[in-house]
Amino acid sequence: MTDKRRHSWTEIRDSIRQMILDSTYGPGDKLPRDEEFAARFGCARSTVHRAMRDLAESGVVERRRKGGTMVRRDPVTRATLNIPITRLEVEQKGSVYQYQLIRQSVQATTPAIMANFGLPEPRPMLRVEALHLADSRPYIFEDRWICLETVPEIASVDLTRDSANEWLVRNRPYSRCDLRLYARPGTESDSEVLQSNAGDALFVMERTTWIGEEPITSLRAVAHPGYQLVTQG
Amino acid sequence: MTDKRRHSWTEIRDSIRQMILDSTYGPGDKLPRDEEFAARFGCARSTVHRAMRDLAESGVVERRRKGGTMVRRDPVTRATLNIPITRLEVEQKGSVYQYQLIRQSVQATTPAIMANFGLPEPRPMLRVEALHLADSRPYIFEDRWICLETVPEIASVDLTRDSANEWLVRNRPYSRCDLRLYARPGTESDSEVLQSNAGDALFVMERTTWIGEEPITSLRAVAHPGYQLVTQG
DNA sequence: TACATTAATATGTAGCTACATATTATTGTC
DNA sequence: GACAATAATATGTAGCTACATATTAATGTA
Repeated sequence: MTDKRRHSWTEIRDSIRQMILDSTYGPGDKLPRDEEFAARFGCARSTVHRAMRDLAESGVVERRRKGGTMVRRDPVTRATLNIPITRLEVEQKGSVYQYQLIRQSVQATTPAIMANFGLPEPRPMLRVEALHLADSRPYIFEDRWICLETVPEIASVDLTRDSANEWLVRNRPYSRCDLRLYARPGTESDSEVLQSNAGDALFVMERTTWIGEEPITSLRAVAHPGYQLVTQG
Repeated sequence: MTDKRRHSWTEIRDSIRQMILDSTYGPGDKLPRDEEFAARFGCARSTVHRAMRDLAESGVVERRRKGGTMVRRDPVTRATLNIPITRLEVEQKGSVYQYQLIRQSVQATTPAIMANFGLPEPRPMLRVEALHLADSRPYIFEDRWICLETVPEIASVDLTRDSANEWLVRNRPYSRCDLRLYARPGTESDSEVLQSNAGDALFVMERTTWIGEEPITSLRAVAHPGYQLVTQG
């Protein structure tokens, strides 16, 4: 079985995946250990390790030290969402991007925002309501809360010119990001801002980010009717 | 600067990320090459390489052979969606899962489905409409097309008992998956199946998968009003 | 038998070398 | 100067060794 030519880890990965596919190893089965596979394929253990790590990342197998590698019983569809800065999203569609600050004020967090962050106590935050436009038409309306303790510099940013979206993404990396996607019927106030009709179904993205344990920002972005979030992979 | 103790690649990654964060290297800047960093940190190039690969995967930097490593100008928010089998999703919420086959027939692909797959010609596919229930209430309605040429075995599966969702995920790994998420107002026929009201906003997930170049399945899953798709990372 | 201690084991990581590959920079030729 | 051939260079990958770490299995003792 051993083969003299060099094997790439993608080849090894595909071979193992194929064996899982054709039921050589079924859901819940324990796979041979890396060394065993390495001997069989005639490659180094590190190459098998790499292949296995990829399979584990994509949700095909599960690995545990000493426990070995198992074919997952409940395969998962894993897709990576790429959420760019809204300006770039608009520009990549070939549209002209505009931005409007609607409201801005310092407020204590509401219970809903505290829940998003998992905060036990209210905190003073900067609340920013703003509209992103594509070709002069409303694109996404965002209602954002920014933690003034974690991001004090935001107070000195001119948010009539630069969007908080862009400033934060460029200046404040995060270590954790929670996402929540859902559909919501358009309300009266939506109609005003998004020029939508009362019956429209609106796509909503809620995003909350932290740096370590410290809250950065929590926002609800409501997209214009017809908006679609697309991934390929 | 070199340090005798062993450095983990996560440490190196975090150090480099921190330098990007505190503007030692700004957006668009070229980072030192891996060897240079290795010398500075007193670790092996492979360790820096691992750290860099992780930063590249998470969208912080961009790497090109010979071109070196650059801090991305347009940082992206990357989130991994975990889409489990619907049965498991329901059961993990502590609800009782049920499944109902509504309709099943062999049809030629409509232009919309052909577009999803990127097919130039119509193909015969198995169209399956089915309902997933949680605690006897409609949860997700799926309208699915399955390519009979790629997955002929599906013809002999009893879809009144097993959902196509589960059978396919368990038996047909895919190599490519396109996703499309959007909101849509509930229609008349939605109301019947999902017990929704006419004005409801419905969350829709469209998923198309291939194995190599061959189409496997394309489906539109319409969730009950109030459904939310959540990720943590 | 019950429970703590120890050994065994499979994966995870760090470090090294060597070579592959893609891309840029340089050089040579007309 | 234009363009092709060649060299230089930074990242990507494969293979090796050694050790770390987590977890299970085996063992010993009360």
